[in-house]
Amino acid sequence: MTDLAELEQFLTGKGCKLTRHRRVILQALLDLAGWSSAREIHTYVLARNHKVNFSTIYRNLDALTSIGLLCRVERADAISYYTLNQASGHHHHLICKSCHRISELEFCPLTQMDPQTLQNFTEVECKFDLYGFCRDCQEKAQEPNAD
Amino acid sequence: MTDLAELEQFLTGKGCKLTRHRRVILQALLDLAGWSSAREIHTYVLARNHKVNFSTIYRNLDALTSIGLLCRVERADAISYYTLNQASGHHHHLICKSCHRISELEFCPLTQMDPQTLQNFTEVECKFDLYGFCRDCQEKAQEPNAD
DNA sequence: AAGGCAAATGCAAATGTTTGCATTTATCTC
DNA sequence: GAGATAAATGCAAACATTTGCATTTGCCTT
Ligand SMILES: [Mn+2]
Ligand SMILES: [Mn+2]
Ligand SMILES: [Zn+2]
Ligand SMILES: [Zn+2]
Repeated sequence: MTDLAELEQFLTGKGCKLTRHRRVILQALLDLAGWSSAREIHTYVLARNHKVNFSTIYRNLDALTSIGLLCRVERADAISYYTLNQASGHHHHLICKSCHRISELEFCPLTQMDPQTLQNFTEVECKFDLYGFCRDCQEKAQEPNAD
Repeated sequence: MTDLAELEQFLTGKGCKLTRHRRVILQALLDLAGWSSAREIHTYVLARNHKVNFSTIYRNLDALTSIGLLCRVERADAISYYTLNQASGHHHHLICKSCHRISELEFCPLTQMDPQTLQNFTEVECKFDLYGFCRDCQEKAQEPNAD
């Protein structure tokens, strides 16, 4: 989904109301491209002369993530970032602790687990992310003038 | 490690200073047994007539976790719980979304992954936890007077 | 025992995010 | 189009946790 009309249709198809705020938040995600924080989206929306409360941004990013329209990742600095969900299904992420670059991980540990280890838990959700230093940040660290 | 002297020795062995606050926090963890939140530990410590600042509790729980003395888990309601680390090595958890019961998971996804999927990231840390409904909470949900 | 130094602490303010509640809005039915 | 209804919103306060900075403390060396 790369155009606004398509996103809006998906939204209403999930029983969500199509508000002015939602439209401009979706447009922000399309225009900004890649990953954005709630603050970045809020700033962008305000710059477009749409007065929207910060909590509305958070509530909508949460709602859009719940219906699968967005993908949410928490960086090592504890700030959440969002992007339009390109992937088809459930997946996870590999996040750089230095530059915060985010890569997709096809792998999901839940599918590899022996059902017996789940101790009869139901509706099991998998929170899984890997944090490390990406190739670029390793090279930078080895240069003499690195910080 | 189930006694105070042993914990203190481990602490100093890691190059940490042995302060009055640290001693009483370790004693709280021993006495409370099982999992406790920062607030619960703070309350316990105050009840023992030790005036300790809340941020000191957090800083110490963090420090004790870093050196491997404590195990930290974030519940579904976003409150962190801590316990004296019984396990020998790195492991993960299975947490009930209703009663917040915490079980140990032997499984670590990082060991099951093809090194190629890590895209040359180094010092990779694995954040992995499963959230579901435990057996007791499923049964309660089926009773007529469940909430 | 005294002095020096890094680590630990108290305090207040800040962090990003969530929530309760009164009001507004989008959508459905007539 | 008017009215009903649930969802969405603005606002302020709250949440758990972290942080900056001045002060204190524990520990090492003399
Ligand atoms: Mn993704
Ligand atoms: Mn554990
Ligand atoms: Zn990087
Ligand atoms: Zn349970």
